[in-house]
Amino acid sequence: MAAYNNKSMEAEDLPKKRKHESSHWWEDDLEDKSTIKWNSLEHHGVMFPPLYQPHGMPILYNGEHVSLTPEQEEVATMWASVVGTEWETKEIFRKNFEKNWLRVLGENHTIKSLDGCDFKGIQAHIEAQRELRKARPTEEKKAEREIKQKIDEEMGYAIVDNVREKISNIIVEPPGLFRGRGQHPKAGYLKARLSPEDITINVGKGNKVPICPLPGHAWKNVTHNSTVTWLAFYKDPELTFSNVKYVYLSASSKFKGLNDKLKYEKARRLKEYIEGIRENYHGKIRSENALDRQLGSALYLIDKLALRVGNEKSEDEADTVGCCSLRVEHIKLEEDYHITLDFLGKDSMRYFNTVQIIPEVYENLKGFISGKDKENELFDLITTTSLNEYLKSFMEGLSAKVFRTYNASICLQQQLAKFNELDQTVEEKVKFYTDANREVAILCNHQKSTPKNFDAQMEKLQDKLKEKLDIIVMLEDHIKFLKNGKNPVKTDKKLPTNEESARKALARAKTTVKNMEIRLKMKDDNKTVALGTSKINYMDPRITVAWCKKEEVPIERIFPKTLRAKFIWAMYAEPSWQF
DNA sequence: TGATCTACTTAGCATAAGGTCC
DNA sequence: GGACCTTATGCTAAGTAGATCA
Repeated sequence: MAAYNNKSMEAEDLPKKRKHESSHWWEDDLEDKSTIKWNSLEHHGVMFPPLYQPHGMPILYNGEHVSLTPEQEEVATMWASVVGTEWETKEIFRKNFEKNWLRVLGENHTIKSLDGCDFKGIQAHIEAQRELRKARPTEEKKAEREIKQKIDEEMGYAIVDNVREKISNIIVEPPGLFRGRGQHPKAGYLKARLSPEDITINVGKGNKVPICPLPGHAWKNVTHNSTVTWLAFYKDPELTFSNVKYVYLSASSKFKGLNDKLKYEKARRLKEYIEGIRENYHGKIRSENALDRQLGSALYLIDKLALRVGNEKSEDEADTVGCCSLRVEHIKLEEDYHITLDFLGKDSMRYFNTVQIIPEVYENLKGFISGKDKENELFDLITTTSLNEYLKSFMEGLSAKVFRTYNASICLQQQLAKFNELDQTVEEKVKFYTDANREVAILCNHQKSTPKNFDAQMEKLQDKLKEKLDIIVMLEDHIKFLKNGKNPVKTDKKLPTNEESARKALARAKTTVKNMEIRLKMKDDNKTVALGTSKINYMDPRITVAWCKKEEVPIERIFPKTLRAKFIWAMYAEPSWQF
């Protein structure tokens, strides 16, 4: 029945070095809620990107050569690398960069504005370097890869309670330009070069403190905090608005895997409460109390449309919203109890959806809008905290984001349950899964920009398909000839000389065409939908594993290597497993 | 009670790696 | 073995949510 067995999956997926060391943590009791995350923690700290190597290429200002100090040149090179991209013409990015650039140049510098600067010399240098890199001999590439692997082998692992675990990011972020998304007010600011003095290291009390890799420097701080899972953290000393950056173990580690499993278990627990919760918030929707009506209506939208909760944001961030921070300008009441939501959500991705809602919520929304200006909050009486508090009254640990996990997983399971046709090829089954995955991605509004050359690629595939279809017609004619001794098909292609091989060739061609058509359709359907996000974060992997076992689809067709490692705990799900 | 801090998850894009075709 | 295309991975920004502070 199962397309693969648990034993072989395990051997294949466990990172080599963990084979003897890792415990099957997922078989243990997960309900250990102790705040102590580990007893011993040892690692090699973080690495720093290589120092800047000056290239000496000058820039022009109003047509005149200007030589730069290495520090100035480094910043100029950062800008040269965005010339020609969308960043170059983005107003905020340009303005902020100019401010930072003039600061680096210092007072009384010849250069007074970004507009007069010509970076073509540096651009040409970058391009030449790129070409040179591309043209490296195979040997050199191989040697480089081996060095990288060796460093990774030495530095890229931590020992947590005697288990060797992969670290996700051991090199701290290099200096560069802050690429804030959407209309981020600080996009274009200079990210500083970090030094050990910016880094706080977390290791076990009795464990070795990592050696600082830069001579003459020292870590900012060394702590022994076993209530957290981070190995190090830092904050850009220049970018006051930037977040703290943490160094964590990789997705395949126990820390991450355990949390992931608990997340899905929590979402499964919601199943038992969902009916009561829905009943309750429908009651609130009809309440006399305005605050209750807002609470009920907001939760209705979160549940129905899988919206994010929408925390407050600071002035220093892009103006994006979620459910609780929706403003009057983001919603339009349409005919027949339809509403149109149009707003920028996380990552400034547009949420644009017209949907029919229940009359009670429609009337409520009408009431919330009435008398307000367009920039006023739609749900002005509630906060994300009060909404989450309301949710906690039903179930311990319940918060708004659990609804997204729950609804995504339920959606996948329901879609996959529709699979009932026999004798489908693996290709068709994969397409079926992808279609189910797409339903979830659309629900969660996971988008991606259309890949470059998309149209050209589609055209190419269509040409290939047409070519194959022509071959099918030709083979069919050829088979008739072989059968009846009529005129042979005129072609420069080699055709089989007997009927049996011709029939086989025809069958092969038909399969190829079928697969090509499937791939073409999938490519087009998924043009602007990001399928990965829901696969990685929202859909309980056990639903996928169970379905793959049941329908005999190799798991590698759905989960690539890294996902199989991340979801190792889910690989044991039986074909009959239900979310 | 609201603001801020902390720790973690979720997100899309760029690019490296890998595969395919000629 | 190189060009081209696809897929996987790395990078880092941007969320959520609980804790702590003023």
